[in-house]
Amino acid sequence: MGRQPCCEKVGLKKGPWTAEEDQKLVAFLLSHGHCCWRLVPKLAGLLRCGKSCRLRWTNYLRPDLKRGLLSDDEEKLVIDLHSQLGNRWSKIAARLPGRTDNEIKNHWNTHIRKKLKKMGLDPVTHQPVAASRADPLEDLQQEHCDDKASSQESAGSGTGAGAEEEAPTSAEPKQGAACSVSTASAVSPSPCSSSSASASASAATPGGADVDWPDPLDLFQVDAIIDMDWASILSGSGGGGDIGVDLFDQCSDVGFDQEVWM
DNA sequence: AATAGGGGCAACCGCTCTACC
DNA sequence: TGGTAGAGCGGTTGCCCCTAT
Repeated sequence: MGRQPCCEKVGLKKGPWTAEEDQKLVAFLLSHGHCCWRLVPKLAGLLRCGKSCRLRWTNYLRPDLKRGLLSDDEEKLVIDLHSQLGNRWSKIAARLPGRTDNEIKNHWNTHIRKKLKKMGLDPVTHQPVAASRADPLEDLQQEHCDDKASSQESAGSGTGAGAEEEAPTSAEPKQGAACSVSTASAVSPSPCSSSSASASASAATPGGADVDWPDPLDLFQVDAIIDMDWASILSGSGGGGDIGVDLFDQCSDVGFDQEVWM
């Protein structure tokens, strides 16, 4: 008995988000928060699945996101946590403020795994690999097996195999946290560096053109929020400090709790 | 200058977990 | 207690950009 789809898929848009969609979603979430994700797209006037909205917000639009490459310290922490937790990306992300599980997962798969292999470490077990293989073909086969093994491992671990001890952190916001504006357990500010902002722009606008936001919102400029250097703003060192304060004030005006951003 | 290939990242899919009735 | 719905998580896919030829 299959489950009902999370939402009506018919007529829903898929693929990259446009600047306009981003604007609608951010505007809606900032002014209303979300009661349940399923309703968000309807209320925000989006032809998207609620799940898609949640993902977009969590992985991309949340203003407390740090963008850009992981620092050395963060990378070390990820490796360390991965050795303890395995592919529990959300738990790992919970220890890295401003980072998302998706981001960490991608970084792991594209950078850290290679790095560890170069260092002669097995990215799955974090143990030194036997340096006995000289056949590159065998290496490739092994790599393929590694991938399979790691997915199997994680699939297995999902069902309880392996270290299932709960990461002692994380006010993991489960459902009880609904109706807050952001349930992110990540607590630190920062966000889109200009480079990521342009990356986002290209993601959002398939042509790669600069984001050209439509009319500003009544309350505030959403693009300003997204592109803002939150780290600087919140540390008081950035050029946009006043704007940040303004925005926070305006957020408060609409009942938005600054705490969840900090 | 044009093209092919690879890498990186955003987004989707499908499954599991949890809360509620 | 079992069923259902919603949310979250991890794996995978596909597209875009960059680099090498």
